[in-house]
Amino acid sequence: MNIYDIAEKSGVSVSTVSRVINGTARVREETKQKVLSVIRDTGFQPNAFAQALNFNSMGMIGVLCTNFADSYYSRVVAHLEKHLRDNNLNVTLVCPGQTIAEKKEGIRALKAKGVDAIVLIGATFLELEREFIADISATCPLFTLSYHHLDLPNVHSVCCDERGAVKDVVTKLIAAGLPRVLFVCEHIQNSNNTKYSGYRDAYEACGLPLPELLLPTGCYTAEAEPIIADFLAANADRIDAVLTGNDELAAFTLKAMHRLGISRPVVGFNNSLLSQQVIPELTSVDNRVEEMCRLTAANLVAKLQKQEVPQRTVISAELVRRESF
Amino acid sequence: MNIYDIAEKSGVSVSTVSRVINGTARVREETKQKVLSVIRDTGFQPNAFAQALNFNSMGMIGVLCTNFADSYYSRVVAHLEKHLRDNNLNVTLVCPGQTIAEKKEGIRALKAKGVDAIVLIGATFLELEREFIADISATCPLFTLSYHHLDLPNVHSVCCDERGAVKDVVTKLIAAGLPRVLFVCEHIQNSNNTKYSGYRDAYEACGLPLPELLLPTGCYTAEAEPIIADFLAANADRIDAVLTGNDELAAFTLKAMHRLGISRPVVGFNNSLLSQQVIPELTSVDNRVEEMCRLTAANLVAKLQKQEVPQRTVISAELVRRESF
DNA sequence: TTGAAAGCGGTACCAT
DNA sequence: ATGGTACCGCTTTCAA
Repeated sequence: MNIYDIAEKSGVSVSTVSRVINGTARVREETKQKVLSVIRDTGFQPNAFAQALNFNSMGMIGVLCTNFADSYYSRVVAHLEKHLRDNNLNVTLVCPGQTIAEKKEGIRALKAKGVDAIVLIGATFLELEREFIADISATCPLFTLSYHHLDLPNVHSVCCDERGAVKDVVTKLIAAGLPRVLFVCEHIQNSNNTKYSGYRDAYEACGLPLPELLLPTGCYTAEAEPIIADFLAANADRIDAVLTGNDELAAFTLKAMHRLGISRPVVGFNNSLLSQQVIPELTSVDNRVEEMCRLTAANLVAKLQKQEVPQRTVISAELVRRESF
Repeated sequence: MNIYDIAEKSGVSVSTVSRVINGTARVREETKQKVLSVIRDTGFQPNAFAQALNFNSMGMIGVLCTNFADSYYSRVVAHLEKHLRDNNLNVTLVCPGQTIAEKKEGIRALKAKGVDAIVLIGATFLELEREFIADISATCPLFTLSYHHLDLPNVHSVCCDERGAVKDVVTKLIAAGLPRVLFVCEHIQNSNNTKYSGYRDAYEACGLPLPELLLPTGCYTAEAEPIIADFLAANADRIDAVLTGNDELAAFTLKAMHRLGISRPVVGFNNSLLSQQVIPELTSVDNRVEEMCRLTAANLVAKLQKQEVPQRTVISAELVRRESF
């Protein structure tokens, strides 16, 4: 069943059928109704590939998400998908491995599929060569959604000011008489590096020396618990409070403290559902995922419509206070 | 830049270029190398839409996932995407709302985009009219990944025997001297209905009357905590143990019990990361997501290669014991 | 308002 | 082994 069949059954030419389908030109009402009724009767749907070949677009957006198992990122994808679909855009999801080669391969694959734009979730792009990104963005607009900006033509970023947020919360901890804050993260890279900068900012702003309280677990979050427990056991007496790079690490921290019979204020990151599922409920930094997704989608849609789009959009994070601090 | 440009630069015809690209026929080595070098130099990539129009395929699989916030489902998507990509298939993800209309719209949209097959994650399909499913599957193979089977041509299911798993675990609880098991779920529908059947099976097999201990919270998991807490407060003295439809509900149950100063064995469902993040660690029924995804992808790939594929594939669940029981 | 026909960028059959 | 060309299904320009 193709447009020729419809044309024949309707007693008109394919041009007219195409016009009816796309509403690209005036068609006599009577003719139009006839064609529409044939389309309804036959259940005809235009071939998406032929349309794509003509329009040079499938209305498909590539989304790259390296860490999908992490509920934080799946939330991002879910919100993004919703906002894009509201604009008639579909999402092709690629979750490559963590290596640079895999990520590059994933981005190339997306481009090869002819996506209209690519969204990079998280700070993936920071590890890729500038040249590679520039090469991709030369022909395919790139949108990043993270805490960091990349200054290249045709790449647009929505950032959450995590550095500022960490500075604020650490300052609050210090002001609350808890000057020795332990920062727990997986690796001191990317996002965590930025958070740690905010941590240092706070001590500098308060005129205090930086405490030597940094714990990069060096492993996946899921495996971090014993490492955190050991560290806390050995250093409990010189830790006033704990800040973690994500809520999962904060949950493990709470658990480890519970086992050790100690108690310290803990602040997590991402304000995920988990923060309400643990005891005590977790105070957490909310980087406002939904708002970032909304802005990214809006930028993307505007870009596809050839509008001017800011290269950089920054929003601030928000501390959600619960029981743990 | 298209195949004609490459042909011209290489001094051959487009047919030859196409042969080199697709390896569909013998080409003299020398010619081949010349063409390949031109392709490399120019960075040429065949137009995905034109290829799709010819092959009537983009190598795209539609994945429908209604409940994404739930980390259980995002795990499914992640595993599925990996296994499909390993077979050169990409994933178009649609996360529609929970209403039937939205789900149908999502499935239609996927089909309209020309996906090679559609995977329905969860029991979504049970609410849709058989006729609708049959209409879709008439021209697009459907794969379901859940606890339930659907007997229609061109639809294939991978199921985890959750009913049997629940029967087993409830039987174990009864045998452990805990005959009054409360079952907590969102609604007594779909998956939960099946689980509850397993629950009844257990009592029947043990020759015990069914206790009136069913708590459908009637709300989203995230909002369930107070409801669980109230129920436990009012009924603690007639509850020996708790079984929940997912780990999140189990976490809230543990939390509520902690607040109430009571303690009962609790068994969750899905064996998610959360089960290791709470205190006490959660005993949970593992429905072996990764295995289900592997099987689904394998079936799907076989189907696209026109091989015979079983309509129904069943695997058993596994109880992962931790501290909570 | 409508139709004919030339693309869009490939693939593959049929010659040579 | 290679080239010419019809064709995939649709859109759009040009003419009528």
